[in-house]
Amino acid sequence: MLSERQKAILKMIIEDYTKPVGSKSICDILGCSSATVRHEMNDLEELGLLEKTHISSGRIPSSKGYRYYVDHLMQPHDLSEEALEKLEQIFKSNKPALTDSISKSLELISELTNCTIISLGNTSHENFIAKVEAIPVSDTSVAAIVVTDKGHVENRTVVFDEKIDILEIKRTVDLINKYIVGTPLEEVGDKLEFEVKPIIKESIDYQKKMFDAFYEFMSDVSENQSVHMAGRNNILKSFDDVDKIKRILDKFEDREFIKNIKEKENGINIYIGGESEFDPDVSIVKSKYRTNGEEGTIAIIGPKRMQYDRVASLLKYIVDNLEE
Amino acid sequence: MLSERQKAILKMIIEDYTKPVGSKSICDILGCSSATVRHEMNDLEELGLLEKTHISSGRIPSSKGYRYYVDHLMQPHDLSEEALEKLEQIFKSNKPALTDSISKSLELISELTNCTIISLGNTSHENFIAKVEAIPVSDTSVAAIVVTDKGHVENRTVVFDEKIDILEIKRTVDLINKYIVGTPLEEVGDKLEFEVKPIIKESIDYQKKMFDAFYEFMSDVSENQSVHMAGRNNILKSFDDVDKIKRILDKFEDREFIKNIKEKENGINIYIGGESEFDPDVSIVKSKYRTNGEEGTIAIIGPKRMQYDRVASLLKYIVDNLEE
DNA sequence: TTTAGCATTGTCAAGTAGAGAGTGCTAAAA
DNA sequence: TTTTAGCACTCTCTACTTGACAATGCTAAA
Repeated sequence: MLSERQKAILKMIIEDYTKPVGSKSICDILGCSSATVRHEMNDLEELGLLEKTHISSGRIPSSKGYRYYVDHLMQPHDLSEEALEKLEQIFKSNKPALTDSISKSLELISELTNCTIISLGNTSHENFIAKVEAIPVSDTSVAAIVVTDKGHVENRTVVFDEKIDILEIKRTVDLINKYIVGTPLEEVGDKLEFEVKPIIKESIDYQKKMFDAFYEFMSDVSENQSVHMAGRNNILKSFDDVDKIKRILDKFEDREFIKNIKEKENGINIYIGGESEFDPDVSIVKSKYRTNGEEGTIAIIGPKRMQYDRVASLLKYIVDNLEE
Repeated sequence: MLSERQKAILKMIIEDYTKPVGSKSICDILGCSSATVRHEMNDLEELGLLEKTHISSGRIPSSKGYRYYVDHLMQPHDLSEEALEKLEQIFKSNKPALTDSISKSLELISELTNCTIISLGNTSHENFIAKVEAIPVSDTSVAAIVVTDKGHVENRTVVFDEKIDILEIKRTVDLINKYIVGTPLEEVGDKLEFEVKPIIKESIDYQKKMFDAFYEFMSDVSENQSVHMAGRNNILKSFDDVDKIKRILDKFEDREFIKNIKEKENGINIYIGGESEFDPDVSIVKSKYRTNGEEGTIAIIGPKRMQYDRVASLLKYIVDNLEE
């Protein structure tokens, strides 16, 4: 258990830290001598909460120190006037489309925090098929379109080996529509597999091929994850090692990696340094959100030395407003 | 007019240049003494084709030197076996969708050249409206969808102030469809303005509002420019000044700037350093392409010291294949 | 026109010195 | 027992120096 003074010292070091913090800079504020602070710092270091870069440097917080701070010391941080105003502008304007709110908020958070923001949205949640359509594009291809009742539209050009028959296409699409309009996106795969396929089976080979193409497309749609990113280049403000920057930027392009950002738990979750398997000097503050029509994760990615209190409060505000 | 030897020296310096090139490294190949080469280099420097980083350093090519090289010395560069193979894989496979070919080629060029590739595509070229559709999403909004005969699909959620009437929506959409199916994308604006609007004018106020919303959406679609980018992070391989990198990466995010990449002239065009108003150390090799269904520009962006011959040949190959 | 020789000029890497910041330890004071 | 003052010590950072090296320009001879 840390003493109140130890807590105060840890808090000050973390909130002040741009370069290593020495005992002198703290003792004035605490009203005791630098030697006393040095003692306390020594204790904190033995507990693994602080670190030194070399034997005679000031202290910097360790990952464990940040962890302690985030778990016990951090207090909600009031949003600045300016931030609040801009946020309200986004959310209070007359009912914007959801994706608009999201991308605008991301842009804003990235400016306010100098971090990179990634949002992963999954449309399948509470979306029902409103319509499927196919429009011939050439002799051998059609544009396939799926619309959900929440207004999400997905399309793909489906290419066939042989020449297509417009009437057959129409028949297949009508059939699919008949069975799956109103189906939740998550269940489309099953429904096509177990209810529509048996019917198709008895019809001609050609129609079956078409069905397969649509089936593949629809399955992709129901698994579809939209990715937004804002402030990608803010990483350059936080680090000055080009190699490190490159490594991190490359991860932003890596689909597999991005997918794994998806958050399981509820509420604000904070991953410090190595905890996020991202980079030892990078932290992630993320949260799940859930609206009718979409469910997803927003992740704020920045240097380990970030203003956790501010970032967390900001994210909470966004998620709360998104959810209503 | 440059002597053959001067040309040879300039060519060697440009094609060898990773760090400043000294006279000694060249004289062996040319079969004359280093002093002779120094004389020639001095002349080339007086012509403004070479530069020195300081008084006793080797020479590096100036922008003017690169210009001369590109205009007079450069020869088409055969593509490597490996590159050709991969390119053929992209283009010879059974009729992929155009956007697929483009994004795959971009990815490949960025790998082969270590440059950043941006493509600006404009769908409006030779695309005709195949269908317009509107699907109610909530009490006050509809998802509007436009499909062209070449398979491009665009959609937007249109939000109204008042509660919508599904039947009225349907009537408006039917009307729009009746008049503009088959219209080239470029002419949609005019057609709506001069042929459809007069009819609407006599109908109820409500329908007019709806028309306006669609009108705006359709105009946006016809001006729509798709942007693809690949190898964005390759910039980090070419420079090591974080500030410079940041400046360039920020430009990649700047919509206005990206739009201006659009190429007017035909064929391969090369902009060296400052010529591209991008950055004094950045060059751009770009070309227009034109297919049925889309017309656009592909730009290869890299350091001034790039392999112009290789990059230009590669781009030519891509554009030629895209156009057939 | 070309070459050899040489002084000159600048970069780069390694090493040195001094200032500064911060620590740990010890012994004295509260 | 806790806090403080004092001091030696350690390490970084910056500026400066030094020597090796690379390339140059110039001059005079081939």
